[in-house]
Amino acid sequence: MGKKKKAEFYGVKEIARRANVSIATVDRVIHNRPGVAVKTRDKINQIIKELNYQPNILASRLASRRVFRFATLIPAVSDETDYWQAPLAGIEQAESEIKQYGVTVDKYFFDLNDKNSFTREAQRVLESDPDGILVAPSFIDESIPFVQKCRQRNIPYVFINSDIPEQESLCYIGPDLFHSGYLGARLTSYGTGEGKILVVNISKEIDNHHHLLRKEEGFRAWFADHGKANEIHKIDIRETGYESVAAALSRTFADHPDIRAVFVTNSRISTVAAFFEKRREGKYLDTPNKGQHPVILIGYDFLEKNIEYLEKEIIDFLICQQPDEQGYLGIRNLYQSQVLGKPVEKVHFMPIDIVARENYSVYKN
Amino acid sequence: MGKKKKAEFYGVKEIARRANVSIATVDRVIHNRPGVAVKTRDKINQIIKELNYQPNILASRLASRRVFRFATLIPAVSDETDYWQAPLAGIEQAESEIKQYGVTVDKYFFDLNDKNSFTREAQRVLESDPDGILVAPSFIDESIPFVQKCRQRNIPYVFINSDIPEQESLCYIGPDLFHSGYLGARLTSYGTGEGKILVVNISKEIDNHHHLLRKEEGFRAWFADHGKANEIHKIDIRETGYESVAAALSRTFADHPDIRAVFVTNSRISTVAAFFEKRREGKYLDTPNKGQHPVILIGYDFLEKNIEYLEKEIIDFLICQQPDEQGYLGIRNLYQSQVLGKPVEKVHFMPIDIVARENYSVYKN
DNA sequence: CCGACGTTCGTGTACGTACACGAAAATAAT
DNA sequence: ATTATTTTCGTGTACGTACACGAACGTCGG
Repeated sequence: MGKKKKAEFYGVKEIARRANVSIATVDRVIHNRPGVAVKTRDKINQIIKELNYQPNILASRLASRRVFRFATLIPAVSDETDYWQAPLAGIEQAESEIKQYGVTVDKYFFDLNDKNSFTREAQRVLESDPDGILVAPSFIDESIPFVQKCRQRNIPYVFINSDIPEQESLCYIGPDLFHSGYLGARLTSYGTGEGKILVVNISKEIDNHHHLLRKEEGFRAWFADHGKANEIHKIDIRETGYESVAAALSRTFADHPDIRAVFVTNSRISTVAAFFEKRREGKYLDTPNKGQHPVILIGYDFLEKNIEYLEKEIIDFLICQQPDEQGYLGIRNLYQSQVLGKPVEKVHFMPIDIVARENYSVYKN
Repeated sequence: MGKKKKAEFYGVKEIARRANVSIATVDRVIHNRPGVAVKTRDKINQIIKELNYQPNILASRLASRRVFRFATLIPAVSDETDYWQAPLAGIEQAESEIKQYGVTVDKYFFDLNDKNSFTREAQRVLESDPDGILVAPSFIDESIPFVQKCRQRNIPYVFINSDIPEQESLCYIGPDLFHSGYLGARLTSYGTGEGKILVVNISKEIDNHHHLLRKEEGFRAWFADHGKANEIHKIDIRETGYESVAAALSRTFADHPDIRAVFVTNSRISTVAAFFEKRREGKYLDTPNKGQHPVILIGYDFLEKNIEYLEKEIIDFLICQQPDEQGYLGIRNLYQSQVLGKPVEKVHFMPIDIVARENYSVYKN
């Protein structure tokens, strides 16, 4: 096969030749700049279409001195919010990949326990006048005025992790909470059969409680859709410390010793797991079903603390939605859209992964 | 924050200035080309290190007329081997991303039912003298002489899907078969409890039977590791048509009507599912446990045929290892290594995903 | 001492696109 | 008709790197 298969690429030069104009004119057409007669413009556009012209990004980015600056506004990582480590890693991964194409990413962080910090940092983001923003709109009320200002200034923004549908972002990248709860229910039912089930919401006042509720909805919907009549109890714990969680669980199990599975609607499952670990060791003697068949424990997020209990066979499954990929895709989409001028998907739901102790080691978070 | 944060990048020009030489000399040093005095070379290398010089890939690829040609050698897609559609899609995805950087990918296919076709196509690949090869070494005996020739000619190659560890490839990207079987066992046990289990291998003579065995090993290992004494039966079906599969299953269920779960070691699970569907509709009246509690069905691969049965609630779980990502990463790694000159991971095991009817719609294959 | 040859290095052009600048043509104003 | 103004377009240079070509210098044999 001596086929050279010389993949012929046509550039502005060829377009200019065919249109009997200079490459500068072609360039003007390509970039929608003024100063070209309508007739000429049409002719050139025609030729561009005919040749299926694909600009050489290498040359384009090289010649353009323009530097794109993106900004990210996400929760700071803390003990309470390990979760955000992953999106940050994804953002940094994307940054390292496109840095060489003249893109910088400035990162701003807010405190999930402090709405004011969001507003403050959002202000700083605006002042830096970036070419695009990646934001986790955890505080809806505070996010709306922020993105309105962005729209005024024509700064595109993408949402990750939480969506605010009416706020026409460039795109949304995040989990499908309802279906993740739905899947959680399936896993729970699959292992429990007819047994009693406990749903646990652990969140502070300030937390995005809506997230948890949406998962719970999905969870309950599954049982309804499948005509299962499992007894589903639920407790809301508004104090995230171990003691308070243990106390609540202890009380609940005293009332319902026959609970067979626990579904925790967020990553705080490790606290619940700690309770069960102690229990396994003989603590909480007042909880009657100590020593019985172990309780199935299912929750959320690939965090070190959670993996630990996965290994110890206390947590059974973790549901994850690739938080790092969320950050990665967010930046990539900004790049796609702003630098390359290509369209992006409006809504991108992340896959809903099931992590067990048998596969967590190859899970790419 | 008026910080301009002007990320200062130094280029060959600056290096040349500092070394009191021309950029051509710097270029020679960077590319390890001869014709530079040792003293000059050392000096320039020193400066390169000091400045932490990062070549501008845009300019580099633009200026270099060099075109990289990669070749892929994977099984052709057929009804029997839908699986390979996904890696091919991944390859094409990667190709479209790096095409603009002067990389072409020529695809060669062999017939999984014909070892000779592998040898023939491998020969064609060699004749095309590519700059790198992505190969699925399905036929080990035929692959070894092939990659030996590659090494002779200094053509790097990466393995996907199957590894041949001693053949020092650039890297391996593929599934961890053992652990996928291990996970399958967990899922099976989780839903079955103590029940009887059936392992089904469906493969033609020529198939890579080793793959299936490895999964089965993992499957059995899990039960051993966890001290479970489930009765595990096994059937080998060497004729892949529906009739033959149905006959074998029918016979097995006649002997063991109390089998509670079936684990199929590859994507032919749809054939097994078809059997259960018919059975549900009242066929195979000779199989005693018709109408009883449905049998749990777990197998492999995100194929349309399989998804269909997932939806119909006949298949319970599919284990997938992102075959498209395997193709994608394979090409990306060739690019990383050959074009960018960056090192790549030697072994990359794909995540082991669990696909159920509750999450398949957001699964990215 | 001269030419042949090897070593070491610099000059110059090219890659495909972006854009500043100014020229030419068309139109309007005088 | 002439000048002023606007519209339309071309020329030329730059981006950072790759590489062909040849210049300058030294070495060596005769």
